[in-house]
Amino acid sequence: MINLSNRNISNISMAVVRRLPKYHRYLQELLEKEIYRISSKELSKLIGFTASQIRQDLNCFGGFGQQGYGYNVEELYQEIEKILGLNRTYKMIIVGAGNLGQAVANYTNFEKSGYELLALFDINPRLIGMKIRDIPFRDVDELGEFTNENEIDIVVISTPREFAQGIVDKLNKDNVKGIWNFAPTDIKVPEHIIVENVHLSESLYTLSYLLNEKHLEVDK
Amino acid sequence: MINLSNRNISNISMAVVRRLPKYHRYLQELLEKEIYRISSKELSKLIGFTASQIRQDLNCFGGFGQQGYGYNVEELYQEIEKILGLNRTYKMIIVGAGNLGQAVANYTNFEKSGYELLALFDINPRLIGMKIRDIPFRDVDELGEFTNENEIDIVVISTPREFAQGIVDKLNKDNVKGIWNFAPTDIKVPEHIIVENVHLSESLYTLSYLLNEKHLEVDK
DNA sequence: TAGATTGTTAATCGATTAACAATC
DNA sequence: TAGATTGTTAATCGATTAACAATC
Repeated sequence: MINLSNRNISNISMAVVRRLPKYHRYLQELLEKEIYRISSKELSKLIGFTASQIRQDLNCFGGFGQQGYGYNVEELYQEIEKILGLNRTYKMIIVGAGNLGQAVANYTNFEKSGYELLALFDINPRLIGMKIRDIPFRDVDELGEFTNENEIDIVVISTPREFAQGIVDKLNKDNVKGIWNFAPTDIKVPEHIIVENVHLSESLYTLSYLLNEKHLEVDK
Repeated sequence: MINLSNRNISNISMAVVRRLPKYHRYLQELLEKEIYRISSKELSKLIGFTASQIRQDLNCFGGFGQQGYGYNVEELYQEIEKILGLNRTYKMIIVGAGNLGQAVANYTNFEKSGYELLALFDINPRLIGMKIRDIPFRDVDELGEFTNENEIDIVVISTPREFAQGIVDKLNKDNVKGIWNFAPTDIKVPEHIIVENVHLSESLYTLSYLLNEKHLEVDK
């Protein structure tokens, strides 16, 4: 099975793409501090990538800097917004309205950034009919119908592992562009759907590995 | 600033380390299906890495296979458990008991895997004194004292961005081994503390990039 | 034994870093 | 102009893949 979250249609490597949000964040912080000009060398000190890498990364998308001057923070920030696609809105639904699903629903920064939550789906009958900030909880049985009638940019899957593939199978695939998968499993989707995984347990296990690394060394 | 989550004391590359949890998960699934033997070629078809890569990865830690036979699933699973450090327990606290903190607290699989949650800390006075599954909510002001008196393997930071560094600064650094950071910011820690970041917004922005990639291509 | 599959070395591929001419 | 810093090419480094001898 291909890891779809690492599929990349253009010639930009995923290594570069995954650094873009970090540029975005640091540039935003610079703007908040009213710093309007920065060189790759200064940015390097802040962000921890080499100056050379920063210039290489940015030049994948265009020559945003100026020799002898550096980069205009505001301009570069706007460019990266465009590259990341943060200058548009995304219609989103959340399937699985437990703590994790609700955490995503309540993360208001996402809403501010243009991610419009249309509905939360769950199997729990006590939730169905209720609302979070005017967003209705719906029965997961309505998921097929809902995706027949609405184009969805991002389906968040925050159900337990064993339901994840079943949820995918219920979706009208023609009306779904991407899946943000929090279930600790790999899901199978048609080629045109983009999957981005957040595997929390993999992250925790990696941390555990690193906590024991010294010890592993001694054992050798 | 150095990205500490990619620091690696031994000679094993982080690329390999981050694949280990996936091996762990697929081997667990094989055991559940009562499959007790597998070749790198078969595993490759399941997991999506090349057979060559699988053999290379595993050989970083030892020769767990047998020529002409393949790998004993149970044995390999146990080895990877040991390598990841999942054969011990970890004392954990959660700082920031919003939806995300509670999602981590309620993810019972972590408890089953040996992650012992000692307490949740928050500033919300309505929470303090309450309990989740016998685990007390405490006032974040007690965090310094608590880490003076208890050795903590993993501090989960699930506060809003602006509080994250302040939380780190309150910790007794000698008694904390690692930080699992969900706050959308990079934190500064002493060298001996391992940080693993889960930056949800970076993941969402990467997904957004990929959703627009075709369009970016057309624009060129 | 013959077939299968590992462990491991060598080759390739891709990503990062270094260097420097171009130019503001 | 002189100094600074980019954009970009070339060199290096590291990770992945291929190949195959070893061996179960």
